[in-house]
Amino acid sequence: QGYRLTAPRLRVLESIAGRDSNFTAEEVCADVPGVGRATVFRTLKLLVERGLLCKMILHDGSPRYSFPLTGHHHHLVCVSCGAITEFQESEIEQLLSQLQVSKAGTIVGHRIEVYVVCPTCQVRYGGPAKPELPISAGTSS
Amino acid sequence: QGYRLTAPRLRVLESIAGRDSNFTAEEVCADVPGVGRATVFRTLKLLVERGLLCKMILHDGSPRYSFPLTGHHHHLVCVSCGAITEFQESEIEQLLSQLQVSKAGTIVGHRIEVYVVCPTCQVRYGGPAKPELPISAGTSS
DNA sequence: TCTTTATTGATAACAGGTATCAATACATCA
DNA sequence: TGATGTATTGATACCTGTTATCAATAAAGA
Repeated sequence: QGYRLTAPRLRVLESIAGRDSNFTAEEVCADVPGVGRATVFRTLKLLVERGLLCKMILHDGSPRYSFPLTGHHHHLVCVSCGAITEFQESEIEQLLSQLQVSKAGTIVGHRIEVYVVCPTCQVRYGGPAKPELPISAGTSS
Repeated sequence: QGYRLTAPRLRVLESIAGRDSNFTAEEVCADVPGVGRATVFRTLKLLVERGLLCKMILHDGSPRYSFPLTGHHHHLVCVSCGAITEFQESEIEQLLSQLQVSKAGTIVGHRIEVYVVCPTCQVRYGGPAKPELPISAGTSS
């Protein structure tokens, strides 16, 4: 398909294959000495473009990679431990598509991330989470 | 409230007051010569934290600022001209809150951005937009 | 006015990522 | 198998957006 299966790409694939969800590009770089930084980023980008890898954005704006377990989905990201789980909510997609009918224009994509304190972390810190500062301080998502 | 109303902050406020939605921090920096870069970023951050300014993320990951016109809302961003409009969809919030009841944990925030080709741009390019490449190529948002 | 403390700006650093470009190596074709 | 074209590599430099540092400054209350 115009793509070549090269040694550096295999190294990157090996590195990320055994990972939990939620890893950074830097972590991959550190794990494949001898493979150039640019090549790591190029490979990750390629995988994301082909749908073989997810790139999501944490609440603070920093990027993380994870493997998609299901088809089209969104992410629940624990702001405490970083654990990522997926969810699907077809109704959300339907609601969004209704926007299209009105004045929005043609929807070409969307980004939905939900930030949570996961059950494990709730237990760890005792009782339901009460963030010191409302993490969603602003008026927009 | 522990905050001081300083000349540099006023300069930044003046600069962004007359802006359309969708401006960058760099644009503000360029518009307030004499005010340090760090101060511009600090001021923008302060405004975002206080809910007086929105920071959103474009489809390519780059950040943009805009003024919130309404209360809690989400953004429709035109991938062609960059125009930003707001929308509110209380049903989406409700759906998300239902996740909380199940296994997700406690929701502490979320991020929703919808990328569109706005009506104006559709007209400009003739007919409904048909992105060359599916912009949402991956399996996640 | 004095004093405290937030704030500034210059600088350097950082994270995450991309452009450049000569050198290399894959995969196909003969 | 071997030549060839082109995708890919890695080193480097650069970029955007942003934060840490820290001495110097300036609000704002006493």
